Amino acid sequence: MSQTTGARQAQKQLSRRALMDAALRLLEHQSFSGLGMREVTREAGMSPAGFYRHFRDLEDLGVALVEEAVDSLHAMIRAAFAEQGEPEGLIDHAVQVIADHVREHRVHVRFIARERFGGVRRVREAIAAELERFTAEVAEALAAQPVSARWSEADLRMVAELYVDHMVLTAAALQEADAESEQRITATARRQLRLISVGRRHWAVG
Amino acid sequence: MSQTTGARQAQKQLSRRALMDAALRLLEHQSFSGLGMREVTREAGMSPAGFYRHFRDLEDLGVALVEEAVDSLHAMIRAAFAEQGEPEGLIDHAVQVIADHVREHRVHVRFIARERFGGVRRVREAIAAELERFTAEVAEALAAQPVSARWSEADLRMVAELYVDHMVLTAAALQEADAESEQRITATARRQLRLISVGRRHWAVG
DNA sequence: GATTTCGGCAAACAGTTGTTTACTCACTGG
DNA sequence: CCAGTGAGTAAACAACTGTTTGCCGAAATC
Repeated sequence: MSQTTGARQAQKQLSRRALMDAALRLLEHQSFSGLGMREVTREAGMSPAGFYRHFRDLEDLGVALVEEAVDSLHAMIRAAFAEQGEPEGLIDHAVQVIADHVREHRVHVRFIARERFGGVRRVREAIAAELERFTAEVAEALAAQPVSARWSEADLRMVAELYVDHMVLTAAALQEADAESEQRITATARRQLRLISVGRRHWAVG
Repeated sequence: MSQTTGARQAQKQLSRRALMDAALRLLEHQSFSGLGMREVTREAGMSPAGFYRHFRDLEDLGVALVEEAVDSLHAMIRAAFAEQGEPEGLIDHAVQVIADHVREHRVHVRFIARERFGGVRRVREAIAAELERFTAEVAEALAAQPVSARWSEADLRMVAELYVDHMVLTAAALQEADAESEQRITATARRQLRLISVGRRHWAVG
């Protein structure tokens, strides 16, 4: 870390946070490609020129948001896989972890869901790259499970992609749902995961 | 249809098309919430004020685009389910239909993928409503298949949602892929559908 | 304690935004 | 053939956009 000294750097990063939080707040009601940088600085209580002390562009800020959002996602997936046990319990646990995560990081989840196929190239590619790392991690975890002991690498990846897509989609659905829809969504997600699980058990490996 | 007379109405709808096409062209590189209406009229070669002869606001145009895009999707799914035969062939056929559809309606597919979780409420809700109709249609088609003869309504819907989500996601991936990635994506999609198919065959109904 | 560094601000810049106004003028219905 | 309808226009509007400039003052360095 290239810290010059304490108080200066600390205040700077506080302002940086203020900008990112302001952007996240604004992104609840619009997409990233519709965001203005005067809008962001205004929301953050900062003058327009101040923005350039922290980011070259708005896109720069977007990429920073992606990294932050996916960091918390990574922490989540590790938690979901940590708890080992019978497969059935693992599914319930994973869905619960997702629901908790969405409740705690709603704005981040919304951002990822919204911009995954959004209109800003650099942001979209940043998300794709992070989800790729993510998928690789899941594939590795799957390889360790007895169910998929003798599976080919390609098939492991295929299932990993299915899981990651399903997780992101479930998170996206939860993020814009009220309390009562949440029940319905998680219940469906559990059954879908169970269906996939059944498919895995009877997959003709080779 | 409330046609007053020929040439007048015909020219009007031509201009309307020009506006919608201009919007679709612009939406390749940005999201809907970042679209400007002067931008659209400029691209369409029309004066800004002329826009109001066709739409109350940009959101109106967005909803019109959703309906148009989903209409072509509906035609596609019917084609995919029309060809009956052994299940394996049905999967290959369905994926092929999707790939063809994306190649022919790239801009529409991009629009739906991008705005499904996008920043404009009315558009997002319009897409959700159409995909809901869509899911219901798939659930009905599934009920007719021997594999899911004695399944509950809830389980049929659960699988239908899985299929629709998977289809939209596959289409979204194809839409931004080059020719060589297309092979990889369709191959993965086929295997994933096959896995789900295996799951359905061994599902403990009840 | 003097000097440099640098985060943040106010002001100004040329362009752009959505919307309204009054206007043309080809097509329409009688 | 003639009055009326209505799609499209040009011009003007205040408000807003991203970016640059010079400056201030507090923190950091010596």
